[in-house]
Amino acid sequence: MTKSRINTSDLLSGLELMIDSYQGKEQILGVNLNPVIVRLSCEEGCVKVIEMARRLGVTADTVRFYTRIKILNPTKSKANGYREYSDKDVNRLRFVLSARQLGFSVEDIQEILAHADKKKSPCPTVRRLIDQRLHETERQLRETLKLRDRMQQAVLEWSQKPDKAPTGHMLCHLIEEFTAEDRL
Amino acid sequence: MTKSRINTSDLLSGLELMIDSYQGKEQILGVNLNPVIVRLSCEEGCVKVIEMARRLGVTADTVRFYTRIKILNPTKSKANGYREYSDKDVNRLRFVLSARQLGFSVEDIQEILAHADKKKSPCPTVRRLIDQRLHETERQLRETLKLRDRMQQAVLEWSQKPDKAPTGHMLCHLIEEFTAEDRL
DNA sequence: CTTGACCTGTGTCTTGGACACAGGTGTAAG
DNA sequence: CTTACACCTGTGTCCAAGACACAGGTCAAG
Repeated sequence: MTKSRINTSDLLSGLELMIDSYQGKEQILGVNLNPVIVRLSCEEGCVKVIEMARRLGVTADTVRFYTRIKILNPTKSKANGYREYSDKDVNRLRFVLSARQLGFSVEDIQEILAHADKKKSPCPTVRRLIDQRLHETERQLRETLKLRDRMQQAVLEWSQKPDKAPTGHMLCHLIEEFTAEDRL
Repeated sequence: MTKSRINTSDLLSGLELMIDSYQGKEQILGVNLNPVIVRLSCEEGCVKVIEMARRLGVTADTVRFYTRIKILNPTKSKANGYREYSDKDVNRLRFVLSARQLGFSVEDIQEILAHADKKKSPCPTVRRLIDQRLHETERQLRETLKLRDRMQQAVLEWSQKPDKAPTGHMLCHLIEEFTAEDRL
C-alpha cells in the first residue's frame, strides 16, 4: 500500500471507486457514466483479481481462493489468460462475504449457491443451515465463556502465589494446584 | 466400548482403576498393593497406549499425538517395540491436559515443559502466556458474541419474510436484504 | 490355527484462506 | 530496446489439535 508515485492504474482505480459510489445517480449528475466505465475496463466489464479484491475490501488471495473452489467462475481472457470477473461475479462475491458474516461455512454457501444457480429458492436451505450454525455458535460461546472464566480465575489465584521450581512430582504448581482444587 | 464378554485385560484394567483410587491408603487397608500393581503390569510400571488413554479419559490417538510430537517420551519395549509409559508420563499427560483446559496451546505447553525439564521454574512463562491467551480468548468471545447476535437478529427478521426465488441481481433476498439494512 | 484386540509408524484430512514459488504479461521510464 | 516493476497464472504447502486410515506386527483365548 506504499505508493511512491502515482501511476495510471491507481488513477483509474480511484476513478472507478468514485464511479462506483455514484452508480444509479447518473440522472442526478446529468451524465451517463457508462461510456467512461467501459473505456476504463480492459475489454468488457472486465475486473481483474486485485480490482475485485479492492472493491470488496478483501485480499487478492481470498478472491483467488473462491475462484479455485469454483464459487467464482470468471471467464478467461483469450489474449493473456487473465481472469475476467463480471459485475455478476462482484455481486456474487459480495453475497459470499455477507453469508460468511452470518456464520455460514464455505460449504454452506456452495450449497446455497447451487440452489440459486438452478433458479430454485435457496431460502429453505438458508433457514435450515442458520439454525444449525446458530446452535453451534451458541455452544461455542458457552465454551469460550467457561474457558475465559477459568483463565480469569487462574490469573486471580496465581497473583497470590509465588514462583516455584519444579519438583519430582510437580511440574508447575500453579497449573497443577489450580486444576486440583478446581476439580473437587 | 461394547463388551460382549469379559476378558483378562478388562479385569486387570478394572483392578488397576480400583487400585488407582486407593493409592496412598494402603496403610488404611492394611495391605501393600505395590506387589499387585507390579504383577499386573507387563514389566515395570509399564502402561500401554490404551491404558494411558483410559486413565486420563482421552483417546488413544491423543496419547499417540503427544508422543509423536515428543511431549511424551515413553521407553520402548525391547521385546515387541511397544511404548511403555511410566507413572511420570501419566503425570505429565495429566499436566498437559490441565494446561489445555486453561487455554494454553500445545506449543505453549512445549515451552513450559522445556523449562520444567531443565529444573527451572516455568511460572514466569506460564504467567506471561496466560495473559496473552486470555486476551485472545476475550477477543474471540467478543467476536463470537457479535456473530451470535447477528445470527439471532437474522433468524428473527427472516421469520417475517417469505421464501423467494433468486432474481438476476438477487441470489437470496434474506441474506442480501439483511446485510444491506445491517450496514447502513 | 484362527480370531480379534491391540500395537507400531506414517500419511492424510479437517477450515478458510495466507504465503511461496516459478514463470508469463503489461506498461512506464531510461 | 531494455529494464524494472507491478501484476497475473497455477500449483503446492502451511496453520491447530488431533481424528482417521492403512499396512503390517504381537499377543492371548478358544
